[in-house]
Amino acid sequence: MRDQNPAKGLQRAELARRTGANLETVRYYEKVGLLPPPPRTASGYRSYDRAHERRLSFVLRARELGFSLEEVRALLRLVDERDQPCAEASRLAAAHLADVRAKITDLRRMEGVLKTVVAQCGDGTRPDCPLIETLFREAAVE
Amino acid sequence: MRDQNPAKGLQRAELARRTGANLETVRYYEKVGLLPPPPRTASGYRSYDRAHERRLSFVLRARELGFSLEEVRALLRLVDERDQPCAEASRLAAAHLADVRAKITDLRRMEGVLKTVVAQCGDGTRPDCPLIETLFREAAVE
DNA sequence: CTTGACCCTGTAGTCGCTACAGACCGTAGC
DNA sequence: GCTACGGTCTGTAGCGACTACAGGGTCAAG
Repeated sequence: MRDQNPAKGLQRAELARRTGANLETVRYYEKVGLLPPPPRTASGYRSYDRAHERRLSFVLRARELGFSLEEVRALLRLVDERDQPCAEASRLAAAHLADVRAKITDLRRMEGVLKTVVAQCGDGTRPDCPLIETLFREAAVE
Repeated sequence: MRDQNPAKGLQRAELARRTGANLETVRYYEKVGLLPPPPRTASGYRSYDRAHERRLSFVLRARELGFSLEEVRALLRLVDERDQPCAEASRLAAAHLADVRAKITDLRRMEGVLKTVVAQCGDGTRPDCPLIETLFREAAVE
């Protein structure tokens, strides 16, 4: 290991490992402005600190909750500006919750149809395949 | 209307309208080989028939069930080759059903967390925002 | 002083579309 | 015939959120 004196100067790979992010993802987040560009060593290597790690973890957790990068950006602005973030944050979360629920509804519809056709297909020895017939015959959906 | 003699020579826009597809999507499907290139008029305009319409509807319905274009391609091969498609089709559908269920599981996890934080945020007058604290403090997920 | 592991940058690819730009065609009105 | 307006044609670039190189620089150990 190169330089891992405590509390200063994480390299990108170390930051990625500690946060569970992919190396390239960290680079990407920096490129699109979600992470501030860290200071560099004399030879140009990035040197991250705890604040970067905290911020990256924030982004990753927001992503795990399905927030888009645009939404994450908005959340980070709320964090940085530190006014009364809760009302706006709550609004964002509620809107996103509605998105998530809409997606669940969509997927459940798909699940229902698929479950039915898989059951109808059985062991697959039928000459007329229920899946294929379904796709040809009717609107698969209402 | 240009030429809409019955059962022959749909133009692309008509095909799109009849199937509910977006015009550009039809073009895209042709480009990536999901739809066969139709015959052309003397001046180079596409002329679709009922078989194209049927095939496009098949693709669109499969997409509504969440199949990827690769999967749709595989389904179309089964249709075209007409051996014993049901076993393989059923396998594809079952695999896709598992994908769909995995996505539902993921989304439900997100929904649960979001529901909780939105409830905690209440009317948004709290000084410490539960959403932001959640994203900073703990792994938002198990 | 070489080897090998890491870091740097930039670019291209993924999926499933969507949206142009710029050229052609075809019909209706005058 | 002439023009205007819509439709069609092609190719290319953009989206979101990464992911995967290529081709170079740097650093420490042997």
